[in-house]
Amino acid sequence: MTEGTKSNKVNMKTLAKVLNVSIATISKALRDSHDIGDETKQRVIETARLLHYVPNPYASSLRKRSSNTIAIVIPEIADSFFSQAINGIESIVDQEKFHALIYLTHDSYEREAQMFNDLTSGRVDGILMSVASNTKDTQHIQNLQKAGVPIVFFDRVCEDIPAAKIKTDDFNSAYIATSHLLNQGCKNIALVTIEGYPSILLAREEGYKKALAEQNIKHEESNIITCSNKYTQENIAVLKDHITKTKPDGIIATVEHLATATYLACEELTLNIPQDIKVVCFTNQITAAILNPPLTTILQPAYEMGRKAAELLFGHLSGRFIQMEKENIILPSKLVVRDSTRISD
Amino acid sequence: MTEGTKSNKVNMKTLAKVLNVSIATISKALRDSHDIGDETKQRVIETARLLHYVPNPYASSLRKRSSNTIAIVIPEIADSFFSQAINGIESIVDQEKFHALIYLTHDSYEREAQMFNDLTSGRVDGILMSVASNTKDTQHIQNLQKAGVPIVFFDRVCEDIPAAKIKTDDFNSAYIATSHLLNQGCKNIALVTIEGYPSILLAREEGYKKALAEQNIKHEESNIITCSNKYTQENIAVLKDHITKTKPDGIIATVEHLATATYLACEELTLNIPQDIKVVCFTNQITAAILNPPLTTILQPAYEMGRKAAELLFGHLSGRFIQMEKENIILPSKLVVRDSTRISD
DNA sequence: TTTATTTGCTTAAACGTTTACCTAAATTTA
DNA sequence: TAAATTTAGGTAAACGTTTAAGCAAATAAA
Repeated sequence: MTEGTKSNKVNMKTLAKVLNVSIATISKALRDSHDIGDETKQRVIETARLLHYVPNPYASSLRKRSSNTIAIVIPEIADSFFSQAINGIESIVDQEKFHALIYLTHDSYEREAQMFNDLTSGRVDGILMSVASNTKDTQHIQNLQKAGVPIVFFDRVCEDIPAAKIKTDDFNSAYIATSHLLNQGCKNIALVTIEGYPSILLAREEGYKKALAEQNIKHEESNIITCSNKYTQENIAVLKDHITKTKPDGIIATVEHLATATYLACEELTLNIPQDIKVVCFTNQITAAILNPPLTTILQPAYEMGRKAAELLFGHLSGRFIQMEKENIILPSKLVVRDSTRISD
Repeated sequence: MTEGTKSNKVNMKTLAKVLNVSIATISKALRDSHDIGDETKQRVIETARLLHYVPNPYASSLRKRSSNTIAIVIPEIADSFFSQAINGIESIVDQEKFHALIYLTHDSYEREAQMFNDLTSGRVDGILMSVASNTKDTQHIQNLQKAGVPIVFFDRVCEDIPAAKIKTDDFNSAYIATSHLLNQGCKNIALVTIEGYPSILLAREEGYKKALAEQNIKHEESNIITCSNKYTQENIAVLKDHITKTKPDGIIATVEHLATATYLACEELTLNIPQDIKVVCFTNQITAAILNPPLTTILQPAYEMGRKAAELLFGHLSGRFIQMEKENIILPSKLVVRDSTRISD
């Protein structure tokens, strides 16, 4: 609607008429082609500036069969990790003068598959993604790859797909977190994870088990608490129930949105952190330091992961990194110790 | 690069050839035109499905002169308010089968103006935006409006531009927050704001002043603390300096990212919240309830604001809401009282 | 029955770029 | 000086849709 004054749009035709040259000359001059003389180039550029010419991206994309646009496909956005990762991605997208379409799967395979179907249109030149936690069938992703759209996974990667991957050392950081709890005196550590079990959570679980095994603590399957991947009150109930039954003295929350649930569950059970129970969480929440008590976290290099993923993608788009599937980059997370795992005196 | 197997792309031409009809028939059948018989329509739809036909958005956008894409222009993304607002926007964008391009101004006027220049290309059919805090000259926005691109402001609106606006009741909620602090016994309340002074912060300041005036407390200009709009350590120093000098017994932080700085400043000065100083912050941080102490907040209806803004925009795009500039919607924020403003016994 | 209308489809132009190919003049090379 | 090459542009097709205009056959109205 309101088409209004769209008629006076200045395009290459306008410029060509004004300068009395062909449209081809305009196009070539603006792309700095060797076909065009310096003087003509200057006149074209100057006139374009004067008339506020802005190229039509859709005509350009149609003709060039490339869009200068990428897709960011992530489970959710109200999550510090993904927000920070987007910042990293955006820093490169901006630099490359590309554009970024945002797609939220809400951690649903169905939505993810549907989005990928849309993306077979050639809408984007590449994709940066973190897969939904319940994505088992990866046909939609492979189809797009076959169609020639490069995909870079970050954080929640698909291990079985040959593509560039940016991960953090999930196994190792869970191992470190668990060892830390053990060293702080915990004997009975629960691992809070979410349904759907993406591969990174499996890695975290393995790291947790390794640390237990090393200190000769038998792993009980009942110590794995499975919550919903949604931010919901129900998780608090699940946690309270589990904590009441298995009485852990340490908890590792493997995903960000379970930090609040864990704290609230402990509070409602009048358990004191860290005296009664010690807590560490995989989170990039900026408020971790001012929580009650300050939360020991596994801090992931979210910004850097986003940046690196984008760098790889653009490297590939510009001809470097021919063998994308060989790129498997692991950026280290770090344990930031705070009061929630302090030994009480 | 890697053009690869893009050759076997199926387009309308392919379908036309397979079905032995014209391209126009394909196009019209897929758009459910009355021109085409039911039987033919079914055959077209069936074949399109079978051959996995996906329309080329760029050809379509070029021809239709509309893109089914909107732009979300916001200062930053690692901010709970904007993250939640994007969720709200996305819920509508998804429903309307549109696409959303994300643009982060990093709260810089220069970047914002540059982005708007790009958007004069017709890349998007509409814009949802929160202006950068240092945007004084709004020529770039007006230019785009003149070019026929509808803009809906949310949260950080441009008061002087005739456009749809979704706000929260900044004046009133600051008034309520201030009154709350006064009722809790504060006598000397500082207002923490940021440089650049967007209009919503002015409104918050006015609400603050009104509450003071009502209780006959003289407003001191020195009680306004101006921080940077960046997330930086420096803000903590500024706060500490100010708190040391003016010794406030209450603080209102007007923007989300100052909550952490405020808490840390108090901690470093070994001031007890709420005993020595009470704190309330405009924030949607989900962790507010588990901070030390739990933070009293002005909770903004971020998701709803995003949703409403998108609804208005799509209403306009589909012909409703002809007079967008008349739309000025105010959604209420609410004061969520927690321990950071509790009267100590 | 004749005329008007509807139905179902086709033709072809248009959207605004980009680019392969052509051409004429200017310059260089032999 | 003649031939080859370079320079500086122009012509026109192509990208994949959408849609105005047209048209023949079928149906309805007179």
